[in-house]
Amino acid sequence: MITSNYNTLPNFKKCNKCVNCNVRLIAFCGVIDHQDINKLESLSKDKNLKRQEHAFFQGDKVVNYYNIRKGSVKIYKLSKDGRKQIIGFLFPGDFMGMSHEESFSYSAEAIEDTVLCQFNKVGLENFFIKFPEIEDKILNLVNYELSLAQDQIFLLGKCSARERLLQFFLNMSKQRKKMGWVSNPIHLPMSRSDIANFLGLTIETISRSLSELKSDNTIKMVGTNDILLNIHEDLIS
Amino acid sequence: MITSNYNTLPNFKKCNKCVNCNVRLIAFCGVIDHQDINKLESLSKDKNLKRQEHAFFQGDKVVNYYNIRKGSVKIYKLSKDGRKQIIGFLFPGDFMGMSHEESFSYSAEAIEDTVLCQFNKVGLENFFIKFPEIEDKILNLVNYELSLAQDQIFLLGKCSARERLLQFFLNMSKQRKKMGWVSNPIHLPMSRSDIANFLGLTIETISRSLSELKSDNTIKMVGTNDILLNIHEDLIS
DNA sequence: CGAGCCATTGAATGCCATCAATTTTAGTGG
DNA sequence: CCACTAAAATTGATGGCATTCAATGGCTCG
Repeated sequence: MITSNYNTLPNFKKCNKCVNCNVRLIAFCGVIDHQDINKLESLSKDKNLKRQEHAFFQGDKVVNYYNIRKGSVKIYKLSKDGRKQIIGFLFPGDFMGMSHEESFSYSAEAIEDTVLCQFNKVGLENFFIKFPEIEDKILNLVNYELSLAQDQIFLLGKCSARERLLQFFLNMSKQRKKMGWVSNPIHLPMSRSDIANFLGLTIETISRSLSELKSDNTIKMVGTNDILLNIHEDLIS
Repeated sequence: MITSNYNTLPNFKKCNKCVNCNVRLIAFCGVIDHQDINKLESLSKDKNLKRQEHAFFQGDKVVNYYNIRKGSVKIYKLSKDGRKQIIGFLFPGDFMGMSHEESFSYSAEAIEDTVLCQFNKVGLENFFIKFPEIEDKILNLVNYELSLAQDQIFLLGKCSARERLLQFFLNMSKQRKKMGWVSNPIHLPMSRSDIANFLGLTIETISRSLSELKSDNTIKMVGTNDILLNIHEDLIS
């Protein structure tokens, strides 16, 4: 198999990994231009996660920040009595690991094989002094995460099962478009169980709502995890 | 009535308003020390809101940021079909008005008489250059808001009506303690209707859950809006 | 004191959860 | 490539919690 993927080249890391990184277009590191990106790159370390492996756990002390370069991650909270709630899915370009306090208030688990850029927290924060535009960008990204969380609050507080599922598909489509991927049809990297948990429903209800959306032709399925949205483009974007 | 409240003194604004501000202890402006605070103060303008008046509306262009100095604000989202969801309550010391895009994704309405410090967005952002610690603090505050939103997602996704209400009281108590106020009993500045909406429930369910909490002595009520929590201190803080 | 609003309580309905059974998919080894 | 197995998804039947609809009670303010 012939590949130009830098992951297969052991010494590529010293050879402008970031310069050729397509995720940089949307990630925080995109605010650094080509002549300075190598300085940031020297702070970064690759971290590979297989499916179900964690980047960190709720309660861990925050020592690193992460950029997702490839794959998908779910973040979730556990209560003392063992209840679990997925509070978000993260994709390439997303920044992960900030907290308002010393330790994480949620866990981060890969839902498929995933590659992260790992930055030492203090190291990156010291970098803010020379390149304040990084902090500006991260502030903007955190505000975006907040906005997504607020949308989710609306969804959980005011939407029916069917609406939640459809909105979830529309959000996924929007996310794909943001990454420059095909936004319809979309591939879902997460299980029914994860979707159900995220939407505050059960897998049975997801299955039923899915059948409903299929039967009235709102969506069409190819395989188990690929969904074609039969909806006006304005709603998709 | 004799009062030393600076709001009653017309020329106090030019006389170290911020220096004596008790909210500063928890607000972003607390990172600026006494000899520099007057520079920030010159950027600030008071804005008074009566109950039900708005600081801004969903869709408005973002031109100002706000610090809440006194009172309480609810922030809420409206969907196209008219459904409303309160996504948070804000209190003295809270920073308000940032957005990841040009315009607001939610509205902000005073639920009691409220005083805001209004900062021009661009003016304050230019201030970041001289005082980067302000941006650090604001980033921390936004991360805190995100964390609260994630807690709310858990609450809406996994908690029963009774649990939601009790958790709401505990959160209010925690908020009071953060402000240095009495954390038990607590006074609720918002209506049953607002509580119900925020918790993804109806007023009838709030009323029923409230009666339940009263009858098993988990809480005790003084008047309609003051609540005494009969719960171990560890859970309150 | 009466009007109007808000909160409370009761009864019936409905949506989603739960429990259970079946079907489909995915992963493994022959 | 197919058979086999385990896991995941779907479908059906039933039940429970919160909603909805309706009526009463209580507080505030003119």
